[in-house]
Order: sequence, then C-alpha cells, then structure tokens
Amino acid sequence: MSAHTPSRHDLLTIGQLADRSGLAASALRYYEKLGLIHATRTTGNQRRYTRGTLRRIAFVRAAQRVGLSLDEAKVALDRLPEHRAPSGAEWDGVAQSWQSRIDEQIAELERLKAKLTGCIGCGCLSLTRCGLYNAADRAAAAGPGARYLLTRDPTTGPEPAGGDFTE
Amino acid sequence: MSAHTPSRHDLLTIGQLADRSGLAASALRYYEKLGLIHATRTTGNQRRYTRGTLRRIAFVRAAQRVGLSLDEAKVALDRLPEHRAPSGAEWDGVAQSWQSRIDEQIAELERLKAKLTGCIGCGCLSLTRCGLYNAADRAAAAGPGARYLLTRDPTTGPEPAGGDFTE
DNA sequence: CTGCTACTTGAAGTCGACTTCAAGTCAAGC
DNA sequence: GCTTGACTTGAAGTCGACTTCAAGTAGCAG
Repeated sequence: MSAHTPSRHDLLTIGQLADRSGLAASALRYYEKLGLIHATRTTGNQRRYTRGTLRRIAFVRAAQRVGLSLDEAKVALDRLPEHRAPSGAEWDGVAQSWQSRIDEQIAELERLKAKLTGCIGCGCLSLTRCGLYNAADRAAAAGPGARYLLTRDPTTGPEPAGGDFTE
Repeated sequence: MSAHTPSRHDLLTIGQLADRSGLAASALRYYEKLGLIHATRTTGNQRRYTRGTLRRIAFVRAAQRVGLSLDEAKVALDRLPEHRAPSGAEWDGVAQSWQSRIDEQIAELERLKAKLTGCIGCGCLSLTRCGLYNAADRAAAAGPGARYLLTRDPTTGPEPAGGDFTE
C-alpha cells in the first residue's frame, strides 16, 4: 500500500531480473541493446528495472515460441508507451496481434497431426492404400497431382515447401 | 507399371530435388552432410536422389516446425532403414514419435491463447480486475505467489522460464 | 574502511542452420 | 565435339540469439 514513487525494492537489479525471468543477465543486456527492455541507472551506472519489465520479457519469450524473431517482438512492443506503465488496453492491443499468429500455428500443427494420425488410423500400414504414404509412388507416372495441404503462411516469406509428406 | 529398378527418371538431381522440396541445393548438401538424406552418385560423381528423399525432407521440415533441431530429426529418421524404402509401418513409428510433441506444442499454444483471449474477454481492460495483468502488482507485497501455467516441457532443456505474463 | 559479490563495458566467441564463393567437372542439346 | 548450364568440393561467410571474457567499478556487510 505504500509506493507509487517506486521505492528501492520496486526496482530490480539485473541479477534479480535474471533470476525472476529465467534469462541470463547477458541475455537481458542483449535484449536491452535491441530495445526490447529498458532500464534506469543508479548513480553508479548500474541498471535498475521496473517490475513491468518482467511482463515485457514474458511477452518476448511468448513471441519467440510462436516463431517470431526478437525484431518482430520489438515491433509489437514498440506499440507500448516507453515511459509509463502500459494500460491493460495497450497490452491487449499487443496481445491481439499475436492472436492470429497463434491460431495459425495451432492450425498448422493440427494439419500436421491430422495427417499423421489420419494415416496411422487409416489402416494403410501396408503402404498400398494410403494417399499419404503412397501418393509419391502413384504420382510417379501420373505426373503432378495429389497434393496434401500443410502449406505454410505465404507471408512467412521464402519457405515455399517442405510441408508435405507426399511426393 | 514399369520400374522397380529405378529408371533414370526415378532419380532426381539435386536441382530437381531443390525445386520440388523448396530447399536450396546448398541446404540439401548440408542435410546430406548431417546424414538426414542420402544420395547415390552417377559415374561423374553427381548426386542422384530417390523420390523417397522428398518424404524424408518433408519430415525434417515438419520436425523443425515442431521445434526440433536437425540433430533431433536425424535421431528419428535413423529409425528408418537406410538402404531400402521404409514401410508404412516404419514411417508410422517415426510419425508416432512426433505425436506427443505436436500435442504438447498445441497445448502450449492453447494455453497462451487462453491467457490472451481470456484476459481480453474478461473485461479487465482497466487493469484492476484481471489476474493476468494484475498479478504482478498484487504479488508485489505478497511475495512469490500466483503463478500462471505456461510452463515448458522440462525435457526441452535449459529454458527455465519466461513463459509467464504475471509477475 | 575492507572485502566481497554483483555489477559495468566492448569485443570476441559460439551454435545451429545455412549461403556464398572459387575453381573446376559433368551432362545433354545442337 | 562443343557449348552451356547444372553440378562438384572445401572453406569461409552470414545471421539470429546469445555467451564468454577481461579489466575495471558499485554497493553493501561487517
């Protein structure tokens, strides 16, 4: 119930932040260099972080897990105000921007899973009936045909293939 | 109905394999160096790939998307016979080994999504009611408490945290 | 004030996954 | 048989995401 002027214990040293975030201090300095997080300095030039920094870090880690680069994470985080605590609505805005990404990822994994389980379940172990295992062989003479989903988001850039077990 | 001795057109040059897999030829050579794929050689020492190689490549790409390294992919692929076409059952075995991984990944993404949408939907925009946005501030005095899921597979190694928006 | 640990910096190193390069060889169409 | 484009090699370079290092300074307990 005390501070809204952050008292000394509201600020974390880099070691404390490392402990609480699970990242190495070196990684935190690296993140700071990239502009993902920010620190104030003591008179002796040591970094002090607000607790909100943990949220930013959590966000970055989440972003990475959805397949984003740190640069992309920065773009999203840059929508947050620099020098005041972001409001819930502001966090929401950023969070929203992951939504479609997450859905996409889930969808892709579901497709992959469907292919795997579908094939495992379809009694095609003899390699004679299942399109998944067999398409390549059948398509051999037939030319290009039978393509089985699992294509990737085109915005993801130059990764035109590799998502197909057929052929 | 022709070949079971693979005729010339059953074998792909590295350029053709690159085109059909969407990977660069250099990447394919790299994969070969890692033992992920294999090639026979012409009398002139050029690589020739069987069409089954496309399946191996697709598998590797899928593995990468589920977050595995090429080394891990190799471990899985090594369960396949080297010098004959793998049976459906054999592919199934390998595929099965991804199953749990995929499920895990999906689950993690679902958790992340739930956290995001849950919070967005819960009317907590004022930053006063929602545990997701608020836990940190509330936990401030309370010390370490209220941890909100999103932990990672421990087998994934040294990535102890970062998966939490709280705190 | 001493001593110790945690901090500071920039530069260099590492790791995975490739790409680029240079110099030379192969395969296929005309 | 010659040309042209696809192929060969090993070595080195790149990129993202960090880590490690060396030399020095800050902050705090006793």
